[in-house]
Amino acid sequence: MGLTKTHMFTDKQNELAKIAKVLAHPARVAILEYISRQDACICTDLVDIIGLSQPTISQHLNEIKKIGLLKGNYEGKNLCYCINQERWEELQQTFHLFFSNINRNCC
Amino acid sequence: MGLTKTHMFTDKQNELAKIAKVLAHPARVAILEYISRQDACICTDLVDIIGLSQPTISQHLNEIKKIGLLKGNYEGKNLCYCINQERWEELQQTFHLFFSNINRNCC
DNA sequence: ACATATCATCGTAATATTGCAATATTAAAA
DNA sequence: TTTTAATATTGCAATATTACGATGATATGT
Repeated sequence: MGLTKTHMFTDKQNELAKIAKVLAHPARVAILEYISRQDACICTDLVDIIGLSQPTISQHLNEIKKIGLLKGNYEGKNLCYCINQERWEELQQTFHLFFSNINRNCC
Repeated sequence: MGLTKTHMFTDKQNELAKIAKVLAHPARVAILEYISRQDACICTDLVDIIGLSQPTISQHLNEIKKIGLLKGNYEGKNLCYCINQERWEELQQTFHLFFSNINRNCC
């Protein structure tokens, strides 16, 4: 087994889970925090800032890119990444909605 | 390897990642949605509602319990679960803060 | 006491994730 | 063109996650 049965759930449930999975690693949280607080695109080595190896950082960036949170392209030799703000706000709204729907419970 | 290097990150980053990891599976999202929308404690078999086996549901519930989102105890033979509302609002705030900190970027 | 229902735990198989060394690619600089 | 710097890809080892059958524990009902 070890295979998530996505077909058993709604698109929204799978979508939220997919986004959460990207946030489910402290390195990716750290990367997002760092990039989102910059005034400009980052064209620097996250490697030094985060402290993981270059291939590892590259892979984490790729995971973040997959859910559309990063915008950017090559600016000469270096990469130029920044947050895709529209997508960022979309995800913010997704989590907001998830957490908003709660009834008064007992216990 | 395969071992997350938690010591390299801040407590807040690790905490957010830990919470996100719980939300990173559609079954757990579905379970939380279901429980949070009930008027009362659930004393029923999530097994039928979600559609996974009883041991699997039990494990997922346990993951959710670990981050304090569930409150409940045995009520006779059956379990009585509901959302821990204080914790729920705490996590809501955690995500809200994470998504609120963003600067205007370029690109 | 015994059967039944409900939930937890154990063991195990399949798959996914994490991290890095080695290597490849890409584009500027010399 | 060759070198250099930055990022991506590949391959692999270690670990984690997902799922379920079998079994165990506990409480209710007969």
